[in-house]
Amino acid sequence: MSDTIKDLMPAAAQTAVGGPGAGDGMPHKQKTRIQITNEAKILEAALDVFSRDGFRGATLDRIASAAKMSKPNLLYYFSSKEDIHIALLTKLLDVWLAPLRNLRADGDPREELNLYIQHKLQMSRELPRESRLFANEVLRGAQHIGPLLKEDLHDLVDEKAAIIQSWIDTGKLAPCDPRHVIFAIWATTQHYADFDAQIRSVLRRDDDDQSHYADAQQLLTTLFLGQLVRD
Amino acid sequence: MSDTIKDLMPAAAQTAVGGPGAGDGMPHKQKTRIQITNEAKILEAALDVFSRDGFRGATLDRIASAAKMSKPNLLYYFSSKEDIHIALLTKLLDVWLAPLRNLRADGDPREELNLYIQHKLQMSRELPRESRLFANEVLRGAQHIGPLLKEDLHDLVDEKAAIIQSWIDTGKLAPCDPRHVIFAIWATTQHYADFDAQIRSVLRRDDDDQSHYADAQQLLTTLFLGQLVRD
DNA sequence: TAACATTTTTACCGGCTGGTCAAATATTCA
DNA sequence: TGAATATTTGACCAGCCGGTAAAAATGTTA
Repeated sequence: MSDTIKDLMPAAAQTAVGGPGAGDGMPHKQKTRIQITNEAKILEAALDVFSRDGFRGATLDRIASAAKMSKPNLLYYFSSKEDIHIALLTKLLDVWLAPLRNLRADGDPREELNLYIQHKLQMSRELPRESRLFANEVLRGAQHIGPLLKEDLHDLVDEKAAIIQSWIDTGKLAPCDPRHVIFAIWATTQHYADFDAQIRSVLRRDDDDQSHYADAQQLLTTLFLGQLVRD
Repeated sequence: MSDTIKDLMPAAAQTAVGGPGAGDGMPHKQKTRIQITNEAKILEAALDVFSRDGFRGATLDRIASAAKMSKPNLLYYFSSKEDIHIALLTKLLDVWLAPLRNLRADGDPREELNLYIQHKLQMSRELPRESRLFANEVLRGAQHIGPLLKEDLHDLVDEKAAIIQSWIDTGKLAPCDPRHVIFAIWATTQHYADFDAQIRSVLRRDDDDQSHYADAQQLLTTLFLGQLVRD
């Protein structure tokens, strides 16, 4: 499998924001070089702040400071705090769901599930801020990406649950609820990013020590492939 | 098993806060009836607000309003926002860990693990605010309960992991890392409270529909007892 | 270089933030 | 009862919040 999770990422989706002075219905012009780099700087800073403090806890001053710009300058590129949050979530949702999109109906169930779990765990390790960004948003009741979850995510899970169901129907997998299998994989893998502080407390691991990920990998493989898959 | 999760709860721990005018080192006096009821009202309101908005996103005005008191009145009982948060977390940590404390070394591994999973899932269903309170706190890096996690939680997990290890050593359980088994149970069960909005979006369930908990229960039993436990 | 568009900054706003203070009120108990 | 104590309130504060307006600075292009 790939050494870095970046290889998995789809081309970044266009943000929902127009150009500077956004919010209007203008047909957006070509983006300037400055615009591109500054919007990226802002979203990177916003990822830091939103993932740590949540939407309500985050402040524009903090984001601006992290992006090394003045607050009004920041608001020149995004018309509100909400805009930044939504742009960030929308952009990263594709990245976040890429591993599930990769699940192939024609693959070997054991290999496909194992690959999915590995990719999800790798993302927790390499993109913990993204994981916490979504965790914060969903904890709040998904006020900003509710519609996306109800449409895009719902459809994706439906599609992939059907694949798992077909494996069950052909006797390759033990009977179980495919959607809840997906939930369980999400829960266990993202747990290592979202509850990192707790895990480090229990295991007495330093902040930069990631050696427990190997044990996690092994346990999850045992758990999901041991019982579910029939050889 | 019990019909309500309340049966499981330990006697509420004394909060770390002294009396009104807290913060000083005074040997705290007997609590008034008014004190007891008002502190309870405040903690109940704070649970609502902190679990929805996180520590930084929550405001004293909101908590006061939810508790139907004036803000200065609230600050008569707790000397700061941080105090309320810490008192709440400290009080609820015992409740939250009760199911794990119940894990008996001398019980049947299958029954013990199944009971633990059932209790944790029941708590997600019946005490989702408490689950989200802790999720929010740990997401932030456990800034307020870090020490408790590093001591109390660490010791508890050590103790219970040893029980699971003994089951492995006597061949009753498949070899696996006991701590990560506990993590996996935490992750999968609490997921149903913390990521409720996502699950409802994917399953298209109404806010008051809890029918998916039965499917969750079944999947988790299959997952954890099917492979791990040896009959 | 001059005209134009883009970007950045300075100064500012009303409302909310956590928290204080002293006075007013309610409760307890000798 | 009345004195002592416990509780509640209203007025207030400095600083932060999201966001605006307009001018200044910078970049682009003919």
